[in-house]
Amino acid sequence: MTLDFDPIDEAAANWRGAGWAAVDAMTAATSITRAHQILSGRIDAALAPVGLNFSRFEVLALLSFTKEGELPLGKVGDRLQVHPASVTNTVNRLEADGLVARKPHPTDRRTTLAVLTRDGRRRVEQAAVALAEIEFGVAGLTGDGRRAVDAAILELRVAAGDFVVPPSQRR
Amino acid sequence: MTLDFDPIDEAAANWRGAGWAAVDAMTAATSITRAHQILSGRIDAALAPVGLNFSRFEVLALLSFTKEGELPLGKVGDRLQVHPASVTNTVNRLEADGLVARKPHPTDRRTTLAVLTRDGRRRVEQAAVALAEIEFGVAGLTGDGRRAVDAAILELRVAAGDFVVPPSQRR
DNA sequence: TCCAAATACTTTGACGTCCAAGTATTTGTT
DNA sequence: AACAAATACTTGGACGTCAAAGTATTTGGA
Repeated sequence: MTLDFDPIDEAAANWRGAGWAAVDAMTAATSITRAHQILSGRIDAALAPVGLNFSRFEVLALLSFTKEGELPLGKVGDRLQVHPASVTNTVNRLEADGLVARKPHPTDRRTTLAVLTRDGRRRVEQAAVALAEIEFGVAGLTGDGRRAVDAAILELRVAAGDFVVPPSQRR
Repeated sequence: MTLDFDPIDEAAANWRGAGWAAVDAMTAATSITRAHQILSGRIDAALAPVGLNFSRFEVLALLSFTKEGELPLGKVGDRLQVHPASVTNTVNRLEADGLVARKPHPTDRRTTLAVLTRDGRRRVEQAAVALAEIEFGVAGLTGDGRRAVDAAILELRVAAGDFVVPPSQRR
């Protein structure tokens, strides 16, 4: 069912024809949306044999980078920019799979820590290899394309207030 | 809770530190994922007052571009690259809202047509205005950035087999 | 002509995400 | 010290997506 025309191009032409505004913004948004579909499909397919999906992998990876392999759930959400409820859900699943354990915070009893288990650490290594093999789904994007995407999206993320750039350091 | 560092940069540094491969691919994939989060958040917020979400809007827009304002559900799925079950679900909702009607195909009884109603046509116009106002969520992306993103993602889409480029026409 | 295979859509179920509301605990003020 | 407000997480509900299986119909050979 592969199309013999570019659906985004087609859409742009239609929008122009209908006299609708912001056509170039529309194509950019649609491109990004479609790119995301492609990537997440490829990534989840690569992770499935390892028994993970991308969200769960991200949590494990984040934990694996910390000194103790543990982090409060709230921090996890902040770093990965996901809703607290999603963190709860993801960690539930990881816990059920024995890849992470919940542990009370030593001083703040409101807080729960997610701790990487031995299995979790092993699993995240496997997953990292699997993802590297498929180049995170961006096969088809050249080095230049990747840099262009990174740079352009950096503007978008800064404009969205993802983080504040300390005046000292700019790429 | 705005961070004072770029979480993607941070992640890249961590990956390098862990000796994991394909770091640049990872950052590209993460950038695109995050861009999609930002866009879809903004777009859905802009559409909510109009009573739509992006999927439903896309279906209405697609129908509005056809001569008769109607299309088989299967075609809708092909164009928008979504799963048949999602089309069914989306059209159910649009039908419940009176923006679309189902109609049997005149000659092929397997096929169902989605037909834009008067209300549907009015609604999609409102939505197009609302989306143009927020520039489809890509405010923060300059013209250059948009073109760069489009071009880079075009490679990705072609590589993913979204469509075949007839040798005659390349942008 | 007949029938297996393909096509078109729907249904069901597993997941995932977010929002809003609820519980527990800590913080900051008065 | 007391208590309202903030913080941290969980729960429940609304939606969305996809995969797999089911039903109906059409197509393409034998």
